[in-house]
Amino acid sequence: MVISRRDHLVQVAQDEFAAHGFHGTGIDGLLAKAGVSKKTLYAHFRSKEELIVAVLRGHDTNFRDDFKRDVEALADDPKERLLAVFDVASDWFHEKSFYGCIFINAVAEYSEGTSPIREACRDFKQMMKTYIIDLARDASLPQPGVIGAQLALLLEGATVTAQVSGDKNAALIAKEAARSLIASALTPA
Amino acid sequence: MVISRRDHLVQVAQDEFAAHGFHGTGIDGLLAKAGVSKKTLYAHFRSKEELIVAVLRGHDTNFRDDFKRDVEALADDPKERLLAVFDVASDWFHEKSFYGCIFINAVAEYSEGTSPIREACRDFKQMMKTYIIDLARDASLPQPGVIGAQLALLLEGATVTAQVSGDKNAALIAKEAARSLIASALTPA
DNA sequence: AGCTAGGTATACCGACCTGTTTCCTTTTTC
DNA sequence: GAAAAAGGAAACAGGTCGGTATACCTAGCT
Repeated sequence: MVISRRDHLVQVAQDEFAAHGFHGTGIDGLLAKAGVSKKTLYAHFRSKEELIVAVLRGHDTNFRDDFKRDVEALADDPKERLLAVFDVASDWFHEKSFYGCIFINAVAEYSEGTSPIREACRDFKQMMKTYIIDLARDASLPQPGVIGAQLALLLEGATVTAQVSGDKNAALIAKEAARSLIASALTPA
Repeated sequence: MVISRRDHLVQVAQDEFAAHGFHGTGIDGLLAKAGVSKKTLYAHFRSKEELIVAVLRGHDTNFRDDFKRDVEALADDPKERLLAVFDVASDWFHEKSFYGCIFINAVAEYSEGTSPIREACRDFKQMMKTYIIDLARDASLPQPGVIGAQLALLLEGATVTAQVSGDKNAALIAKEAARSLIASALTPA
């Protein structure tokens, strides 16, 4: 199947935005890399911001689908799946073109709280947090909302640490912390 | 005491960079806000990048000093200081002009691994991690390097969550997770 | 008074920015 | 095979970018 010019453009834009930032990526250079003309871009998107939002929305669904698939492929038991989250993250950190979480990066450049860009970022983080809480519930952990939120924080922290400090091992540190937290949750205080 | 034009410029630059990003902040607008001429800027810094590095290096020392002072003011007991870290972070998140960690934001825009900007960011994260590990050692926790790294991940995660999701409560979620992790570390497995 | 260091203000430079338009070619569709 | 839709290439517009250079203006020192 041949992907549409639009999808191709969004894909290339995602790579460029991830590698050089949003302000740092110019339309001209982006189009040259994609082999697509300006006319085509502005036929599909009204502005650069609209392209950015399309990139983020597309990445949201792609990342979610891949992430869940990988987690489910790694473990069947719900509690193990909760830990597998960090193994999948570890693989992600080790990808040769890992530039951190594109949503975090987007918020860094677009701090205005009301923009569609910020909304897309909030939605993604909400989705991931909900996913982890759902896993915690499947694992029959008490207070899945609490432990899920804690594990989500660990995942966020590992992601930025892998990016900023270049510490690819952060995922496994987080995994051991997650193991402790899960064990604590199962132990009556 | 009257602060120098240079320090004033760096201070204003820090605010502008935090609020609008690095690429998003133009030299002209920045100078207008600071009430300083271009000649003065380029008498002190050779380029915008050099100004950015000065901002980051300055923020590194200021943030560290303030953070440690606040932590030490909140608690005397080493173990409580480890938890107080998250209370200080909570106050930080609630500041009216909270734009997340400027070092994370900088890395989002400057991904090239060799730039002085990236170095400044890595140095800051290393310093904070070391500080937390030192607190864990002071608290006589076994394997302070391990638990310290875990708590550092929680702090990072809370910071980005407060920024991206606007969840100012993230610090307290992290604090409870930290409490569990510390308790686990003190309980023989 | 007069010199100097440091400052402001402003014009200017070339490059790049997002976005529009024009002209021409390719591809699809009937 | 002709009409129509879509796309490529490139010029263009108006602004802004980082950075330089020039002219004028003080404050402080001697």
